[in-house]
Amino acid sequence: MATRIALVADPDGPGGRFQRLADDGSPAGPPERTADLAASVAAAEARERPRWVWASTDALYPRLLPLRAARCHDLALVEPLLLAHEGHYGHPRSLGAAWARLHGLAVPEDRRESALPDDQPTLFQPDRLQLPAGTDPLRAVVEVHADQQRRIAAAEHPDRMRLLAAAESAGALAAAEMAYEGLPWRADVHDELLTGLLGPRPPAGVQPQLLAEVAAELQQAFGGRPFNPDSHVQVLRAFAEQGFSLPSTRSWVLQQVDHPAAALMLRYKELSRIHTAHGWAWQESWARGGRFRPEYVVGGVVSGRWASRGGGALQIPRMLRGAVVADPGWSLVVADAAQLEPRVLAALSGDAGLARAAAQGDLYEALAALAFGGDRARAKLGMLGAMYGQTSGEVGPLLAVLRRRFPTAMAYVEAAARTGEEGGVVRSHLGRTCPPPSAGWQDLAGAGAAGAGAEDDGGSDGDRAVRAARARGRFTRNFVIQASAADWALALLAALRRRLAEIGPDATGGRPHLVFFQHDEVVVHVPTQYADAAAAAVAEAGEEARHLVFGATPVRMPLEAHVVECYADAK
DNA sequence: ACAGACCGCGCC
DNA sequence: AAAGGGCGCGGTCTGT
Repeated sequence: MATRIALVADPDGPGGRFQRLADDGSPAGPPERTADLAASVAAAEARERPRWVWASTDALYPRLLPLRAARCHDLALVEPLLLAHEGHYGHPRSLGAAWARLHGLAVPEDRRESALPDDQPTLFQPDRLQLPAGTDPLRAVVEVHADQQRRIAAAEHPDRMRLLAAAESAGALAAAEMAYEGLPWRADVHDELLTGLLGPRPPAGVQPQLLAEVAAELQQAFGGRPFNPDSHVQVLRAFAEQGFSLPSTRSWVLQQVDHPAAALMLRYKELSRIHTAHGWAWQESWARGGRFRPEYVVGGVVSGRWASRGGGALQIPRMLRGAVVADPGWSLVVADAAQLEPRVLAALSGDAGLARAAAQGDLYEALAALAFGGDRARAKLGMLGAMYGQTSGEVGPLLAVLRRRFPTAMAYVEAAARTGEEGGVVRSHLGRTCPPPSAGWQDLAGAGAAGAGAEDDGGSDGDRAVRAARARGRFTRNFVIQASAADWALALLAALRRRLAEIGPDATGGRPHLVFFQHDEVVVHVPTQYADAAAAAVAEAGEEARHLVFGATPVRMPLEAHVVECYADAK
């Protein structure tokens, strides 16, 4: 067990205070003061690699970077994990809120975002502990931490909750480090890609040439009247005038329309999307100085997946991945966990047949061989339907096959769905708990159970109650898988950043570091001489995460690492 | 003028 | 019989 050290930064100035803690969180020394927080942290890292206990990694760690902390306990991230596990939901995350709850005081409102000026990323805002005036922040950190340690020990599976808290906290370290490093982004390559698609860069606010041309052709195809292709209403009306009554302007709908305007519309949407979401304006805002610097929001999704704020970090179009190029003398290691979610289901449920398929490199191929006459496409469609709760169309019969051949796995997801339909909560393997149903959902469920029959165009209350129940069932069905996959991914990140820290440095001080993380995929930027070592570290970290999270399971969760110069070359 | 709902699409 | 999970973002549209 690592030493624990509680740490608070002075609100202004480079100093701070700290206190050594025993593993249960009780003080193991007196409160101490340092005039140079970073120097004290660096010294302690070199000496003993403690687990830093602090209010919020977001608030404190950026001021320490590029200094690396090996591990931490993030009180603001652990608190909601524990609260949700204990049956509470929707509480503020600040240290102040946790401290107030602990002392039976009124919980302060969470005003993390609202009061901030918008010219600076939230990440670099000073700490907002939101403690009552006069409260000693170090004492609050120590007390809230001790309380959290007690609650972790009281969890349904204390070891798993301890791992979850550590992994979530390690994720926060990795997120701050990735924001600091940035993803290598070649503006010149991005420009070339945009110019090829849209024409030369126009002045701000002017439609690119090729986009304007497609818009003009569209207008011609619809008879020449002024027409805004960005307006769904106008697009639907234009198609109606040509004799096509469309349910929506979705691309799969347009693909089936036999009219010259349909192809133009699809082309327009594609170009417009690139221009508005990842065009020159995006580059100006998010990818300056050769780096794309997104803000990750650790735990931003209830399932434990990360979200991002600004820049669309988790939606970089494949079309633009050519702009992600390693620095000269450096490489990228790109690795993703293939078919992670069905593998996670196999591990969670302990289904022997599915585990047999998941012991293979291509799970769907193996599944097809076991149950679908070798038809990989149908095996995949059925598996996805089982995990998402889809049953329409051709999926129904596939589910019947899965139920017959993999009864334990199917019973697992169906039990999760039933729990959700009945208003219950489910947990990930490590104990992350899904939110309870909303008040509106419960009202609807009550009305549905009462059999009241007020009709409107949404059907009777009973119909709506059934639809809402099914929707929640699909959510909890998917939650157990998605959230357990997120458990694994966090453990992977934690293991990987620890292993990467042991590689290098090269003659210029270069070391590998994580630069991108997207649910089940990581990108490492690494001096080329260490690329193979980093690729090996990725594979080993995947194995470590599998053992940590799922214990002894025959299910493989392979991470295939590609050493490339350019992200686009990884697949 | 602004806020929030809705749409449709990018990613997993 | 039918029933598709999770996000962020920028666009229009609607209500105030």
